Parts: sequence; C-alpha cells; structure tokens
Amino acid sequence: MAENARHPEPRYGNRPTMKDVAARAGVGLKTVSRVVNGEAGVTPDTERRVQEAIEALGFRRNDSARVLRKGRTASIGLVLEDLADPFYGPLSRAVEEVAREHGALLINGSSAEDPDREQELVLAFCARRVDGLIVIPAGSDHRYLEPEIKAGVATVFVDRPAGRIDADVVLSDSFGGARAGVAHLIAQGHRRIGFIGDQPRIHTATERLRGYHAAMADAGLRVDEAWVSLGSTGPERVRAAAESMLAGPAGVTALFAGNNRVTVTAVRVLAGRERPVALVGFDDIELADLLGITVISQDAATLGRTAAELLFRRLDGVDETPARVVLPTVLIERGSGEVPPPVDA
Amino acid sequence: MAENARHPEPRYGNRPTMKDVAARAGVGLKTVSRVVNGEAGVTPDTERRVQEAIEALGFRRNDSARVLRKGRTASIGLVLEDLADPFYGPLSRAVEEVAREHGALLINGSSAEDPDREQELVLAFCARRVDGLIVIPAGSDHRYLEPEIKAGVATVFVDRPAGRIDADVVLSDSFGGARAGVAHLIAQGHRRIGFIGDQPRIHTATERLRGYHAAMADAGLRVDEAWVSLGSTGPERVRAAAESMLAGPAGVTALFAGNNRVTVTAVRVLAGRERPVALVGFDDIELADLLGITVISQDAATLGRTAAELLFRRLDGVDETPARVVLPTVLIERGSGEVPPPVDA
DNA sequence: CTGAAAGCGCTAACAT
DNA sequence: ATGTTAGCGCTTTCAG
Repeated sequence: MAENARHPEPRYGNRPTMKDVAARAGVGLKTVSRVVNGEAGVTPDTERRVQEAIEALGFRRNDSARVLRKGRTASIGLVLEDLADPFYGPLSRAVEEVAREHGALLINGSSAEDPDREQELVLAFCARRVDGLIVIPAGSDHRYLEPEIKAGVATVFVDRPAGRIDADVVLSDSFGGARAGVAHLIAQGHRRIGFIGDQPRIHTATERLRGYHAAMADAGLRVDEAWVSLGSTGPERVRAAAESMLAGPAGVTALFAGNNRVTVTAVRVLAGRERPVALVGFDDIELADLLGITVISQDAATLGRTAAELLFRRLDGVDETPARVVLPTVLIERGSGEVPPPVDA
Repeated sequence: MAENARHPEPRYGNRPTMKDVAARAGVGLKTVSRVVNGEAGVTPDTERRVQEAIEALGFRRNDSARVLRKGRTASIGLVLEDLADPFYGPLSRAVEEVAREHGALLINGSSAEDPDREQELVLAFCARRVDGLIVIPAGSDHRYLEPEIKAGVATVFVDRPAGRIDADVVLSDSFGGARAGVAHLIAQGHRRIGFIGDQPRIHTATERLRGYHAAMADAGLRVDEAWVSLGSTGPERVRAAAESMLAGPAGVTALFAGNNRVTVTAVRVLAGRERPVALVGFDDIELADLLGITVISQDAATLGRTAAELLFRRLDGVDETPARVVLPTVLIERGSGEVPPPVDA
C-alpha cells in the first residue's frame, strides 16, 4: 500500500481515478470513461470487466474535472435571506425540486439581508461556475452581476426586483395584496388603520405600504403619519410600534401587518388587549387557521418554482427579453380581519 | 468580436482565464495567480496592472480548476428530509453558518424520506467532492458510504443514527423527551394516554414510542394497543388515529404527539371537541405559545450547529473514535399538557 | 469497438 | 520579484 511515502501530505483523499480503473481492468482510459458515462460502443464483456474494477476500487467520477472540461456544472445557486424563515424553506424546496428535474444540484446561501453578504455569496457561486443563479436581493444595486450575466450565467430575481440591472424577476403582487387587505378592513368599517412593515429599503415593504395608501385613498380616508411604521421586524420594534398606534382614544382600530414576522408579533400584542382590534397580515402562517388570523396569502413554493422554471428555460437557450412575472395573492378570511371597529370609535 | 467563429458551439460561457489576464497585463500566468490569491511577492505596480486587467476583462477565478488542483472543494453537503419542514430550515441555516465560518459553501438536498434518493444525493455530493457530509438518514443501511468515508469524506449523521456503519452522530434525546412528556401527562392524573407517531422505520419515532412505554411502565400503567399508532404524518392518517383513540367512554384522555406534523393535526382535531383532551407534542411550533400547546422542545439549530462543528473538527484532522452526542430536550408547559382528565374518566 | 494524445484553468514546484 | 513547466482527472478528437 504505502510503497512510496514521498508525498509530503499523504492526501487522504487519494481516490482512484479512471486511469487506475483502466489499469486494473486492462483497458484504455477512454473505455472507462465510456462505461462510466453509459456511452455506446463497449462490448458487454469489456463493460463487465470495467464495472468490476470500479466496484473493487470504489471509484467515483470526479465531477470537478468533468466540469472543467465540459463547461457546465449542472448546479444552480440560490441566495435568499434566511433559510430559517418559514417563508424561504418552501421556496428553496420548490427550487430544488425543479433543479432535480433538470439534473442539477442546488447550492444555498443566506444573505441575512446584508447586501455585502449577498454579493459575496453570488460571486462565490459564480466562481464555482454555477449554471444559473436565483437571487432574492438584499441589496439594491446588482451591477456587479453584469460581467457574470454577460458570461452566460442565467439569473432570475425573486420576491424583489433587481437594482440597476435588467433581468428576469418573479414577484408576488405586494401592492395589490396590501391594497386588498386594507380595503377589506375598510369594508368592515375601519377608518383608522395602522401599517407596520419591514425596512423601507426592502422593496416589498414599500410596495405594501403603497398598497395601504392606495386603499386608504380609494376610500377617501386620511392617513395619520403616526399610523405608519417601517423598520426592523424584530419583536421589540414591532411591539412598540403596535402599542403606540393603538394607544389613546384616537388610536387605530385595525392593523395591517406587512409580513409574517410582523403578524406573529402583532397577534401576540393583540392577544393581550381587552378591546378587540382587527388584524390582517401579509403572508400566511402555520396554524393561522386555528388562531383565526386573516391573511393575504402568497405562495412561496410557486414563487420558487416559477423562478426556477424560468431559469431553466434560459439555460435551455430561450433568449427573450427579461420577463417580469407577478403572482397574485389571495385574501383568506379567518376572523381577525372581520372584526368591526368599536361602536364608540 | 466574432473574429473567428470556428468553434462549433460559441460557448457563451467563454470567460477570460488567468492566461488572458496575464496577456493583457503583460505579465506571467503565475503572477496573476499570485494577485488573485493575495500571495506575497508582487510589486504594487505589477499588482495594479493585473488588477486593472482583471477588472477590464471581468475575470473571475474558476474554482473548478482550482479544486482539481488543490483536492479540497471548501464545500459540504447536507442531506435532509425536506427543507420546507419548519424543523429543517433552522437546522440547515445553522449548518450554513458554521460552514461560512470555515469558508465553506453548503449544498443542500431533500431526500423526501426516500432512501434511494438519499443515496443518490449523497453520491452526487461525493462526485462533486464535497469535503464533508451531514446526513439526516432516510434509509437504514449506509454501507454504501464506506468507500467514501475511507476516501476521506468526513461524515456526520444528525437526528437519527446511521445504519450498519460506524460514524459520528448527533441526536436529540427522543427517548428521554417522550418519557418526560408522557410522565408529565401521567402526573396530571391521566391514565389512558394515546401516542401518535411517525413511521416505525424512522428511528426517532420508535425511540419516542419507547419513551412512552417507559413512562407508562414507570407509573405501572397498562398500555392498550389501540392507544398507539405509528404511520404517515399526513393529516388524514393522524386525524383518523386521533379520533379512533378518543372515541367511546374508554377513549384516551390525553395524547402525546410524536412530532411537529402530528401536533399540528392533533391541535386541529382537539379544537373541534367539546370535552378537553390533554396534549403534549414533541418539537416546538411557531405560535404554540399563543395556542397554549405544551411541548417537548428540541433545538434544531443546536442540532445543526453541533453536527457542523463536529464535521469541521474532523476536517481539521481530529481523528477520534466516532462520537455520539445526545442533546437534551426541554418540557415547555403552556396549558394543553396541564389539563386534568375528566372527573368521570 | 478501442485507445492515445491534447487540453480544460488552475496551482505546486522549481527556475530565473 | 517573476516566469516556466508539469499535471490535477476528466472529455474531446482523431487514429487505429
């Protein structure tokens, strides 16, 4: 075995190569390659001998070398915000499923909503020569991707549009969804409605806020600036915002929560109050049915699947102008959004 | 541009290489390599020229070639059951975080609880020459991994032990957790307690069932076989199992749910009944606090982090005998588990 | 049906 | 400080 311990590092990853298999099977290198890749033109007998050598040696083709030669890696990269967020799990899974159908693997990365980290991940993926990229943007300037896209890396943005670059994008109808949700509250008789959303640099946050304003304007309702709060979706901030909006006799009688994180905290805050306050949240949540939470639902899995399908269409050579797909949202009435305002409000 | 359209396929991925950069900067290939990798021994002036060429050409190092030479890919593979399951998102994220600290990327795959698919994913990861592997086993025979492990692929199993192979494993204390949960119900006065769990081929399911039996035995309680049901965690099956256990005057007065999927359905079933039934579930769930669900909580993120740290310790050359880490669970009382049995039971 | 030779883009080892 | 050469393990090309 260790006949010649010359190598400074024994390279414990000293795996057998096609050359080794060829030597053992007494055939040429190319024949092994043919067998491994199921190419035609090998005698059953030769094939058997090669297979035996493969088994005996525990050979496994080195895809790095293969990639180097072929140019394609059969892998795609997905950069999202946080895999631990229940919104992104299903999205990622849907992307994986489509990738699998196309024989590709998925490399995942969480940007933690940090533009630098997004870029770092994207470029690392590009260095690995992923065939395509699905990005949920954290930053607002994606010009750094230009050379990559020019070099042929298919790219699709999801959930939020790319900044300063023209590329495919798949979105949920944040504007329309929020507008419908707020209109629903107005239809219950509410006139003082609060909006708590994510940081204003996040596209969906401002779109949903736009929807809120549109619905209020549609109904001819005034918006007090104290009713609107954008910022971190951390529990402390959301709790403070909600309590401030609800305070006093002229406090809001209904809340619109800008995303699932906000909804969760809002539910906790409202659960502790005697007077019922109406609530509609953007994004569905597990067990929201049992808690009776009315939501504007968007389908994360469909978002992911749509993006992935678009990506693979590009990889298959479709060369249309960048698409902008907007997926509809659905209002699901479960009770919390159907609470009327107090009679004395 | 297209001065010479000789190539049959224009290979739109015709990216610049170090050679191109070298030519443009008027330096040798190795100098470019030095600059790209931040190695010492380059004049500031030379470095600047190289950097300019890199910018101008949009060069990005091809890590496939690098990997081929260096032997390590700085990537690890994670095979889990389903990324869309709220239990695995945080686990995956924790693994990613540790990988990131070690400069490695994470490749994800969902086995969908299918042993063949697990193997397929694992072997695909190995072909990509991941440095290490974290596997949540779907199958019960992992001998197919022997050549890989022998070849130096560090491997850690999580959530369930590997089958027929000796390797590191990180588990939650399923047995102890279930035993404590059931003991808690017994302490409330329950004597007829049902157990609904996952398929018996899943290790955690049988371990939790063992815990159930242990707690019952500890209290000298008889177990009616009609009180135990293992199988799919799909809502229909769980609902049927729960309703059958609850039926009749001698039905169970309390339920122990074997995992988060089961708990969710159990909560829905119990919500529709007039007589209160106690419930303790294994795994915490978002919003369980608002719903007052008592659970045995296990920490998915810690599970993932522990496994990843173990993996990287192996990659750093630590060569101890395989470890078996068992993480404790915590009983969180929220109300549903503190309901006493009806007085007439 | 089979194999030898070239080369994918990079890094290691050795010049200069 | 910089360049040259060889070769990682595979696929491609072309010759037997």
